[in-house]
This record gives sequence, C-alpha cells and structure tokens, in this order.
Amino acid sequence: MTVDRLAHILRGHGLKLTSQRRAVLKVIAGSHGHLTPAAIYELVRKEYPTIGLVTVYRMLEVLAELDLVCRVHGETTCRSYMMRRPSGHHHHIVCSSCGKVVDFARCALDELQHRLSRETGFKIQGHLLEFSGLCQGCLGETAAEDHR
Amino acid sequence: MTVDRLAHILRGHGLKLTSQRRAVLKVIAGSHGHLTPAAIYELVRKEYPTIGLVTVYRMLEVLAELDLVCRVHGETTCRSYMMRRPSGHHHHIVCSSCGKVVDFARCALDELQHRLSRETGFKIQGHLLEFSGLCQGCLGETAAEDHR
DNA sequence: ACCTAGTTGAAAATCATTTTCAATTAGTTT
DNA sequence: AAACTAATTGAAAATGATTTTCAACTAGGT
Ligand SMILES: [Mn+2]
Ligand SMILES: [Mn+2]
Ligand SMILES: [Zn+2]
Ligand SMILES: [Zn+2]
Repeated sequence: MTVDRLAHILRGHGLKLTSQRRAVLKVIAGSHGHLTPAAIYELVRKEYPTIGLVTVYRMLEVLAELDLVCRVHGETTCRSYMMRRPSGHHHHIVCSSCGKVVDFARCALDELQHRLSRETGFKIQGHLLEFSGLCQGCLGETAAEDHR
Repeated sequence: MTVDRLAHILRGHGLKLTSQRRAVLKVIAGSHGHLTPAAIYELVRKEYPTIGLVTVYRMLEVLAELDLVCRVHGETTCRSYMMRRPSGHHHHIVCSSCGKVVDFARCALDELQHRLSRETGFKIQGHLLEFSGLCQGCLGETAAEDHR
C-alpha cells in the first residue's frame, strides 16, 4: 500500500496529516518485515530526527485501530505460562473468557507447510497454531446471562 | 502432572526443593489456564505471603528451561508490527533471521476447527497461525557461510 | 488571516523485568 | 547432630518499555 493511499485513509477518518505521520508511514510501508516501536522510531529518526518516540507509539495505536497494521507473533514474546501437560509437539485451544486451555496434538499442517515452502522459497522450521473461543463452562454462563 | 513428580524432576537436575518452589509449582500445576508472572505471584501469596515476585520470575525461568511450561500467545500481546498488505483473513511466514514476512491466505483450518469444536465443546471463534523459518535470501547467506 | 480541535514532544509516571547483594537455607559431608 | 557450602531468597535498585500529563504548536477549515 502506498503512503499516499494510507494518508488518504487517515484523512478520511478525520485525522490530520502531519509530516511526522508521513515519516512513520513511509518507514512502515517501505519495510518488508515486522518492526518494534523502538525499531520504527530509530528508522524514522534518520529522516525526521526530532520526532518523539511517543509519536511513534501513538501512530501505531491509530494504525492498529484502523486495522492497517498486522501484528507478528514471536516465539518467545509472550509471557503467559501454564504447566506443560502433553510432552510432545502440540497446540492449544484457549478460552478468551476464563483462560482455560485444552491441548491437541494432530495439527496436520505438513501439507500446507510443504506447499508454502514450495511457493515462497522459505525453509520452514516451525509453526505457531492456537485456537481461541469460549469453553463449555463460559458458554453456559453467557447463555444464562442472555436468558435474564 | 503432580507436584511431587515435578519436584522430583527439579531435584533430578540438581535444583533445591524450597517451600517457595513447592508453592509456585502447586499453583501452576493446579491451574487449568495460563497465568502471567504477576497472576501466579498473587495466587502464590495466598499460601506463602512473604514470597518475592523475583522468585516467581526465577521459577518460571527454570521451568521454561526444563521445558515444563507451555507458553500461551494472546491476540494482542505482541508488539511487532508491519503494514497490512492483504485486506482479508490471512497469515504470515516469518523469517527468523531478517524478519521478512510473506502472507498467505488459504489456511484450510475449518475441518480441524470443527473436529476440535466437537471434541472439546469449545465455541471456536478465531485462530492464530504463523510459520517461521528462513527466507530465500537468508538461506543463501547461511549456505555461503558454510562454504567458507 | 484566524480559529480550533487535533497533534506533538519533553518530562514524569507507571508498569514489567532484571540485576545486585547480603542473609538464609537445602542437602550434603563430617 | 553439628558443620559446611553452593544454591536460593527477597529487598532494593537498575533497567526498559509503555502510558500519562500538559503546555506549545499546527493542519485544515472558515
Ligand atoms: Mn500445552
Ligand atoms: Mn499480514
Ligand atoms: Zn472459559
Ligand atoms: Zn530472511
């Protein structure tokens, strides 16, 4: 997506077009990888040395709000833990209401993985898969609430 | 996994069995959901009010080292961003070396999702899927290095 | 040119995590 | 049972990331 197109979208939402915002957009739109706020800040500073880190944070908030950025998950960037129950390769279904977790093993991603490897040239080494929703218990509760 | 079994594993790795560690183990092993360090700390304090938050952090480090805990990823707990390229539902393949991201759309998880929903009683509302590996460029570089 | 709501950035506040260090203790050795 | 010792603990300080506050500034409308 071009910076001008993005700028137009922002304006369409009643947001002002400042040179700081343009600079941030240029950096994020011009990169082919994911960037942390700090990394974006460092890159933007080369073009706009007086920009504040706060402005980068605020810009990311706006972009996330408008669903213009994607979040990328790192293997080790989450600090929510639970005791490991199955010992081998497995994944989780997480209840977004109470946090309950159920494990499952057969993810059947080999076929997809091979296809993607072929199509993108990546040597794929791992995957992250997680389902989210409501557990039976929490489903019952919301049903009971709806009933009142 | 029982606390005694866990305690035994720790001891097998030359780690001392303190009452603090027992208390932390009891809380994590007794929960059916994922917990942040702060949440674990609050729960442990009920049984062991003088424990320090530092001890919880250290215990989690140990458990992660021995691969006795699982990490759970939250939708919004990662702060690495990139500009959104496709507009609809899609996923990422991330290069663990340079951070490059390639998108793909057909994840074909419906079948799996239905099976899991049936088997677990969850109302599944979303999923998180991400592949990681090395992009073509970074593959070339490591090959060149190996050649020297 | 003027107005004004939105925006900015320095600084302080808040929150999470790590480091430091002196005191304590688990598990071993006498 | 007492002594020993390396591992462990927790208060406090240090570090790092993110948010809040607020006075000054500016984009875009009139
Ligand atoms: Mn698990
Ligand atoms: Mn994407
Ligand atoms: Zn639930
Ligand atoms: Zn790469």
